[in-house]
Amino acid sequence: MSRTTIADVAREAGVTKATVSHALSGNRPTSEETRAKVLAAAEKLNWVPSQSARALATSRANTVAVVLARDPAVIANDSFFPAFIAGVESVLAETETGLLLQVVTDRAAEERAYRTLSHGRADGALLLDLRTDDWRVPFLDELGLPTVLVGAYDQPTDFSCVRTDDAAPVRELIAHLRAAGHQRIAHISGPLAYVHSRARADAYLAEVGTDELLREGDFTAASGRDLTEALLALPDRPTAILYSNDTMAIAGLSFARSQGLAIPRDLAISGFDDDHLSAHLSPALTSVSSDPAARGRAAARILRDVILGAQPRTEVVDSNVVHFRESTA
Amino acid sequence: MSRTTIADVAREAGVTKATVSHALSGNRPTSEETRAKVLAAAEKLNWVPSQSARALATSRANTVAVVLARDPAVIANDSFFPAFIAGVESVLAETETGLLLQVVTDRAAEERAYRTLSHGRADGALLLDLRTDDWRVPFLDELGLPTVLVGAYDQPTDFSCVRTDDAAPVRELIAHLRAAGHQRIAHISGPLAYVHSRARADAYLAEVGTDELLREGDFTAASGRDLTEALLALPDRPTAILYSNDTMAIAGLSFARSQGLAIPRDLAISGFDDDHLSAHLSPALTSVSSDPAARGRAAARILRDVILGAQPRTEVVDSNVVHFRESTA
DNA sequence: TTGAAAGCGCTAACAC
DNA sequence: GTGTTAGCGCTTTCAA
Repeated sequence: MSRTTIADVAREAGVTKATVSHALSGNRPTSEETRAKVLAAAEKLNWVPSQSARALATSRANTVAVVLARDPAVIANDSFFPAFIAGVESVLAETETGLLLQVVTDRAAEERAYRTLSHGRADGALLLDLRTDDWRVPFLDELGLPTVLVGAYDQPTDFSCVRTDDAAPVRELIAHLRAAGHQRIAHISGPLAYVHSRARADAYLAEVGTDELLREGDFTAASGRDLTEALLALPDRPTAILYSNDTMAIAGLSFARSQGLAIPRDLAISGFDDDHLSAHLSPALTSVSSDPAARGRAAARILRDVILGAQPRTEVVDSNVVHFRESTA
Repeated sequence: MSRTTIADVAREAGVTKATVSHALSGNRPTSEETRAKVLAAAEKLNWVPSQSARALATSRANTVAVVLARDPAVIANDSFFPAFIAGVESVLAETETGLLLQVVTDRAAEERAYRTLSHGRADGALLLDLRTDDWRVPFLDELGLPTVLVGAYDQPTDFSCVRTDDAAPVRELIAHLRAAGHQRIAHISGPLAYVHSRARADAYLAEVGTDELLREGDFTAASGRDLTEALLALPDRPTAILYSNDTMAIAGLSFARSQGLAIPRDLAISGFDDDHLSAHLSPALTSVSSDPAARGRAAARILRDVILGAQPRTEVVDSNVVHFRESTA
């Protein structure tokens, strides 16, 4: 830890701390001359203002947080998250705002984490993995921590949202499969407690009219495999399966092949989220790319504005694009 | 932001701020009775100590940082990073330490980021993607910021390291391929400026004895494809290719197939890093899993200890395991 | 246009 | 075992 403080810079420049502070922030008019002196002194001493001191004085941490209530192991297999974070960072970098990542494993820890955040550790938060009737939304509302919800939320809320239309690509996929002659189309969803899983499953149900071929997975390869096995064992088995992510789709595809089915001739398969490897598989996997980076950028921009005092707002990032590839050809 | 401060708690409990502070930290003996009063008051008021005030007073931020000097887009396609972060978090969570993620795009920003970190924003840093003769190592040394290098470093250093043996799996792969009769084994590396790419390429060279079939890629699918194309166009083309990551391997595999080659009959292929989808491809991709989460845990533990005053130390996480799958069968 | 001084909320000597 | 009192390094009134 370097010991250089604003006082050293002030001394070096022959002014007071206040002048240094203002010269750098531009918060009050400063003569060009002293400004130059201050900059030179700061440069010479390699001074960088202490974030903690600044945070205490301004009650702004220059940090936003993402709290993940997932098992750390699950994060590792998720193609959405890293791209999303990359998008967030690209906006935060503009203002030297840090991104605090906190992984919690139980509700008590999560509540405490949010409380700590709102007490000077962060200026705002991004909420992912929204669940139906999510307790975190009213909780954060009470804490008064600026927040942006990423993904649709099923209750009325005053918070900002970054939403996408998950129903449209599902409809598009089903229409495509029907045009190709498929009658029995199944869906393996993610956990239906998640709003986005629910939205996809609902779109499927609205289109297909029955939950006979709907199965609830948990986004893991294991569940993709097992549920595919169950569906294929049905007397009147589906000829196409829509999965709610690529991991489950690949696992399902592998299993189907191991049973001697040809893809897509005997079974058409589609994923969701468009993992970066999916286009390179053989057969290439049909999937829905959702441009997580764009959603990250939008969320970060909204949060930045809200922290600065703007009104909450909702943006629809309509970046969902169905990539039709060999697995449904 | 709630306005409750330690003073409110002290008043509520009928003691002074110091007592509250000590009762909670246990930094000095406190009678069971006052301790209970303090806890009750804190609980009642939902008080959480302000991180920024605490950070300023103790010059400890309770935060460690990872600075990524990569293009945000590259982060999105990396299977190592999220798993590594998950491992780091699992250790940090034990002590309510935050993880600050900072993505920078040029050297000036990176220097400034590290300077800011060492001035109260973080207590330590994790260094990834080490390059040959990396300028960051002496720089951080000068800043005096506790640091753990993740991956081998080619210069002598006083910093802690978490290393793995990347050479062994390369040797193992080559031995396996030779036993299967392969004579012309190629290697498509990552950028050789990275120490880990270099280590893999060196192991390859030591084993094969010539760089005739060594090509330097950049870990992207595009480079995997292009370099594979170039290798296959050779008069005496390789019959096996070792790639330095799975993304390049999959892209190469797809390209080879599109040229009518059967995998592994006409061309054996191996990746590196074992992406979670690789086992599910068809043919399943031979790869080297390196247990990034274990490396993250080790790095976080060492960093925590060093911050607390322990001597720097180096740990070898020998988690590299070659998974022989169909693509080299 | 600049200086002086108060204070952000906490911790840590130092007294008692 | 507990209270008193300085700061930590910055920002920001308030004067000059």
